[in-house]
Amino acid sequence: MAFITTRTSSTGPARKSMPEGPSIFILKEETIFLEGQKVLSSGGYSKIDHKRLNGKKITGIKSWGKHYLICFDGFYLRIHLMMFGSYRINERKEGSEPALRLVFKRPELNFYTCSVKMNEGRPDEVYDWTSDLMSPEWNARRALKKLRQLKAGTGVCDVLLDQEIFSGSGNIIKNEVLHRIRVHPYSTVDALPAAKLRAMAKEAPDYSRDFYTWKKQFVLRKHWMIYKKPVCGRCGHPSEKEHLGKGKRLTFFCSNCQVLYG
DNA sequence: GAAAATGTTATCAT
DNA sequence: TATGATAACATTTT
Repeated sequence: MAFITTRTSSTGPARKSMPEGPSIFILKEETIFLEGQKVLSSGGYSKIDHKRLNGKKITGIKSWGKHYLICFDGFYLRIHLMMFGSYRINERKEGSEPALRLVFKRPELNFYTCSVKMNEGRPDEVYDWTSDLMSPEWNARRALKKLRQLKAGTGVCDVLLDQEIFSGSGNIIKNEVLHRIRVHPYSTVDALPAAKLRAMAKEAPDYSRDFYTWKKQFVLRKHWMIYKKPVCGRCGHPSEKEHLGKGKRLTFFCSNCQVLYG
């Protein structure tokens, strides 16, 4: 067990937490080496059938939006980090019981404060990979089609958090994409010109890619143009913030740069 | 130390 | 029935 270390979050290297799609994609990359490995033991407080995992070989490590998927023959685990979830690879978080601990011959994988579900079948039967912003199968045309099918009056804030359309987008991505395409968060989707819809379908995956790159370099927040910024990163105009949309999520915007439609 | 927050789902009220 | 408000879950940062 000498390879297992414990670290406090303050002294640890990267904070392995906080979940929007790109962060989950990074988690997938960090653990893809587990494919083909056998689970020696499974534990943690999550109420899944841990015994079922013993001796089972991982057939795939996947992600869809904010879902992290550990696949086995005939079933898979779906882990969602929610708002406060975190994970450690080859480490244990001090003073925390994991929701899930998978022990392998070499590494150990720990998940904390998250939702763990065991589902039957294969992810391919359930997930539409073309809506995953980080997937090579992402399909902007399909997103545009879904955007056009929304009922009138749907807000742009809600749409950019809709996991069926922009799987993996979270509040940061929402804020930054609206700022990039210069759309005011009060706008409704049906009122957007076609060019703005196309811009949304382009920038959502583009910003997600940037998020991914910057997050890996630990410079994500340095690049925020509007999210949590007192002034607009483009024009310097003082920014505003309001709790908007169905979830009343904090939304930052520049009323100078971002145009209201609808 | 209170408040807020990179999220979702269940339940109750209207 | 459908929509919406609210609760619930639990951790770290500001």
